[in-house]
Amino acid sequence: MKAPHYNVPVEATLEVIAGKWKVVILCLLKEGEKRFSELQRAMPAITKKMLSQQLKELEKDGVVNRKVYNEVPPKVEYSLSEEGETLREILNMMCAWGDRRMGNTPNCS
Amino acid sequence: MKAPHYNVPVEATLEVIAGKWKVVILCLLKEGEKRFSELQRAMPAITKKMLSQQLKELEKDGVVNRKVYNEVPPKVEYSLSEEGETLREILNMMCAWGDRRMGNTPNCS
DNA sequence: CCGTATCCGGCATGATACTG
DNA sequence: CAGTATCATGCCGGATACGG
Repeated sequence: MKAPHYNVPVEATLEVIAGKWKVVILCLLKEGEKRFSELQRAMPAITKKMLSQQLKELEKDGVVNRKVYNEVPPKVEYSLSEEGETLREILNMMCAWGDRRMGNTPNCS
Repeated sequence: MKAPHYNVPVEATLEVIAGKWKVVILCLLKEGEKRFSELQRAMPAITKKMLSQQLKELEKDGVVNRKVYNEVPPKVEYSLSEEGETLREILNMMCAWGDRRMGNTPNCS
């Protein structure tokens, strides 16, 4: 754990969401709980390793909850934590901005 | 130019702002026009090469304006473009989120 | 189904020197 | 002051195999 001094406050935000796939993952989770395999299907280009890693970091940073069901076959559900919910508006706006830029009607709830 | 198909719309947004320093740069520019050296001073860890590169990409993506004054010594000012202004609210929120997470009073206008 | 472990290559980034 | 040019390097992330 480094003790970073941020020259610009937004760096504290980036520390949490700046991973290659993190914002995409969060945008999927804001739609509701999702299983590991659901996330994979929604992001065909991501590897299991990366997905696992990014989720672990998001969990460590307190924005994502991981719920394990003791079943066979295994079942794990990911969702926004309470802290993660405070990102929802930002995620919605980022999503809407991308939609608008692509010429679509914003459809990000 | 690849013709990317985005599985999640927010990827179009990330295409523009996902560089290592881009959000930090944009957050500085939302305070007003800034010269190259001002940006450097605000981000002691960035190299000239990176700063130049990230600014060039932001300009290419249409969110930053570059204004050159024909003076000696040279003077260049960067600012949010009209399109960049549409990011302002997102930037403000990201900034405020970081402030809050650090336990500061949000101070991102 | 939901991961981890290991290896490895390429590209992003850094360091440094140079220029109009 | 505001950048390029060039070279070196490290770590990010892909591929693959294995495990509970």
